[in-house]
Amino acid sequence: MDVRTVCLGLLSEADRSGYEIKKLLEDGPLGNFVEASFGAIYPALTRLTEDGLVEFRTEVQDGRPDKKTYSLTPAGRETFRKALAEPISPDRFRSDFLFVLWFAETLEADYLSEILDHRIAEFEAKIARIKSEHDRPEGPGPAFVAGQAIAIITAAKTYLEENRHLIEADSRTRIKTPRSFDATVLGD
Amino acid sequence: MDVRTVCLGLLSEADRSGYEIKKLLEDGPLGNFVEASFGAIYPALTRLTEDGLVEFRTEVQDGRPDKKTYSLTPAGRETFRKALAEPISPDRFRSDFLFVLWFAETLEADYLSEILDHRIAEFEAKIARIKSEHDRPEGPGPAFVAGQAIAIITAAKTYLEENRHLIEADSRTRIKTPRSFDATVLGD
DNA sequence: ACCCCCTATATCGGACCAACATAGGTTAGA
DNA sequence: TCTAACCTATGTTGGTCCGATATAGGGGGT
Repeated sequence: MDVRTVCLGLLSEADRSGYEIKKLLEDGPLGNFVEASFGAIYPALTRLTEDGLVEFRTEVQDGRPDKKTYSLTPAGRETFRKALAEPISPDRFRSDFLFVLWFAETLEADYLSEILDHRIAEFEAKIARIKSEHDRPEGPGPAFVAGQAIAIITAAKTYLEENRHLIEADSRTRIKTPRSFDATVLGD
Repeated sequence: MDVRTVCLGLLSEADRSGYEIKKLLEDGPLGNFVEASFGAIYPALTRLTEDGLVEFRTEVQDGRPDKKTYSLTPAGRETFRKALAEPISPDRFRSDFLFVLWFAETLEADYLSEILDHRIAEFEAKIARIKSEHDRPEGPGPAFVAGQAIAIITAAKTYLEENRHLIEADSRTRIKTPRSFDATVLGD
C-alpha cells in the first residue's frame, strides 16, 4: 500500500495536515500495521495535489508554523474507492529479533535471557497501550483492526514465555544435548 | 537489519551464492521474518567483498551460469558476531489487508466476505508449508523461529474466524446499528 | 538561563524493492 | 515437434521510502 493511498484513506475520514497524518500513524491503532515517514508523506501530498486528488488550504496559526490542511476532491475519493478494490498484497512481518534468535546457539546465555525479557516487556507495554487507546471506539473497522493487533502480539508474547526454555536450556547445555529440541514447538 | 548483515549471518552457516541466499529467504522459515531482493543482495555481496568481510570463488557449472560462492573471512565472522550484540530494532508488521479492513464500513458485504475467506485460506496454506518444511529440524534457533511463525499466523487466522462477524454483520445492517461493536473484540 | 520537547513543513543521501535484461537448460503440453 | 513456461544465475535501473537533518518559534521544567 503506497503512501499516496494511505494519505487518501486518512483524508477520506477527515481533513488533515501532513503532520497530523504522521501522528495518526505513529500513535493510532492503524500505526501497528501501516507506517510512513515525513520524507514520504510530504512529497505524496504534493503529488496528490498536482494530480488533483486532494486540495489544501493554509491555516495561519498563532505561535505555530502555518498548517496546510488537505481535503479530498471527488476525483480523490473515487481513486481511493478503486484502490480498495485492488488485489491486496501479502502481510509482511519483519523481525530483527527473530533473526538474532535464529543464531541462538551462538549467543551467550545471559544476553539471550536479557533480550527475551526485554522483548516480552515490550509486548506487554504495547498491548496495554492499544487497549487504553481503545477506550474510545471509532467504529467496527478500527475496533476489529485493534483487536487483531492485540491477538497477534499476545500470541507472540505467550509463545516466547512458554518456549523460551527450549533455546535457553540449549545454550547452557548444548554440548550435552546438541540439536535436540522439543517437538511440541510446532504444535499440532 | 540491513542486507549486508543478513548475508553475513547466512554465510556464517555455510558457503553460499547470492542466488542461494535469495532462495533461502524466499522458501525457508527465516523468510517469514527477513526479506531481501536481488537488487539488494548482489550489491551487498560486492561491497562485503570490497570490505574484506567475505571472499568468493567462481564455480563453472555444466549447462548453467557460473556461480559465485561466497565464504566469510575471519573479519566477516567477527563483524557478524558484533552485529548480533547491537541494539535490536522493533518488529514491524505491515498489512495492507488490515488497512483495507479499517474501512470495512465502506466495503460491499460480498467483497468483504471474499477477502476474509481468501486471507484465512492463505494463512492455512502458510501454516501447512512451514510445518512441512520443518520435518527436518535444523537446530533449536531455527525450530524456535519457525514455531513463533506458526504461533503468530495461527493467532491471526483464529482471530479472523472468530471475529469476522463483527464487521460482516455491520456492513449488512449498518443503517440499523451504526458504529455498534462487540466490546469482547478486545479480549481481557 | 538552559535544555528539551512540541508543532509544522521540507529536503537529502542512501537503502531497498520490483521489474527488467541476459542466457542457456529443462519440463510439459498442444 | 514446436513452444511456452519455468529454473538457475548474475546483474542493472527507476522509483519509492526511511532516517536524519534543517528551519523556526513556543512552552515547560530545573
